[in-house]
Amino acid sequence: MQDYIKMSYESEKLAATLKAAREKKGLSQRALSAHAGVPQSHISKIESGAVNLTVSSLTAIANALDLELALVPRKAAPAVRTITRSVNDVPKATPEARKEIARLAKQLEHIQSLKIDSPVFENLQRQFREMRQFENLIRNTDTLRSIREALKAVENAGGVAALQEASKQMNSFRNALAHGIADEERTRLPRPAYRLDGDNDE
Amino acid sequence: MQDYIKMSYESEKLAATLKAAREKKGLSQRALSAHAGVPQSHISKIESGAVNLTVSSLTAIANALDLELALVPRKAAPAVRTITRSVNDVPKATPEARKEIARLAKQLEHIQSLKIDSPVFENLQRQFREMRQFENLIRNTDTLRSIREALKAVENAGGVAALQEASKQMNSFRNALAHGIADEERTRLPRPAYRLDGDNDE
DNA sequence: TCATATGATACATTAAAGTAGATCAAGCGC
DNA sequence: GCGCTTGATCTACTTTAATGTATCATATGA
Repeated sequence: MQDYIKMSYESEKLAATLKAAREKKGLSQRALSAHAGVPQSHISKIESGAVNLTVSSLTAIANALDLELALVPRKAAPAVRTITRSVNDVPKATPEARKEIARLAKQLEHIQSLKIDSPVFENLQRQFREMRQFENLIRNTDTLRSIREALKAVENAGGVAALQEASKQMNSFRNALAHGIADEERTRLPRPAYRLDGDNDE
Repeated sequence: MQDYIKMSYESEKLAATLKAAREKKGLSQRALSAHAGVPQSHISKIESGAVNLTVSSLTAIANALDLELALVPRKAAPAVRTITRSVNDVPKATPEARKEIARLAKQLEHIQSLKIDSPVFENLQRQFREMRQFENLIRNTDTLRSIREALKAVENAGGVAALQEASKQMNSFRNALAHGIADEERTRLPRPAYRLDGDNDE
């Protein structure tokens, strides 16, 4: 039942990179399959490191993920990693957070379709947008879930009262994140983090 | 009789990159084969773009050539190309210079096989290595030829005296090259680029 | 509860990558 | 001329990547 997963460190990293890139783009294996022209079943095998893929498969998938295959001199590899990181490390929210945010967005969309047109709702939407700037800092989705719960009442009985409750929670959540970022990042980033000029490392 | 060379632009570039890297390191396909654990016949096919190689082959060969396989985000690709170029574009020595250097290397190898074990010889080898750092600056191979001539005497009569003569020439040749580079690069490099002093007598 | 989308697996088939080994012509050193 | 190395090419064989199609369990949504 086990596959004979034989993977070098390299190919293991490769598989992880591809999977991460796909998830970052929010594509399912089937969606990627359609875009890259490679069967979903094969993508699954590739991501699990079960196959030693060919360059043609690799480039097909990589291109569909806006990645480029490169052979970089070892001496340049650290610099390349730094650059890649600097492009990639727009830190990403956790899957749970993203999922919960997606739900919330959907919920808000739904409410908008109800044409409530309250300034309270507009305020809530703005708070939501602002909160999303810090979505990568979310460690706990309880508050988001709570907000969504509160919003459910909008349709039933609550009305504007429910909106106000949600807005209040959203506001404090956003502020908590915003302060969090200031505190957490201040210690880590005394200076601009990346310097791409003058890369003399050795 | 023609192979059906089907190559995408990507794989074509890949093949060219591998071949260029191999030649740059002065390896024959067989030598690379030994290093990478891939048959010479297969390397030939790969370099001609006749196969759609697997990641395992690619990494085996790439690693033997001090290259690293990387998936870089499209957005970062131009920067990566620039860095790679800056590392790669150490200008190339002339064919004559490379040929003469190859001869010299062979000669030194031969002498080593004679188990002379003289500190003079060790010194000569180091000077040779250092000289090679500037091989791209060689415009004239007379001195190299002269050194090789001097070394021929080691086997016959000369012995250590011949080694010393060769070492002396090698030293001054290396320094000439190093100073040459200093002059040329001084405008580009704010600080002293190379310091080779502190060798033997001068 | 029912429907849907997900990723993982299964299976049979085909195409081709990879290996091992030998040979070949061209080029160069001796 | 002779020997050696080069890269290219061939043969025969084994392994496996890749495809196409289908199924499955599991979440999540309606």
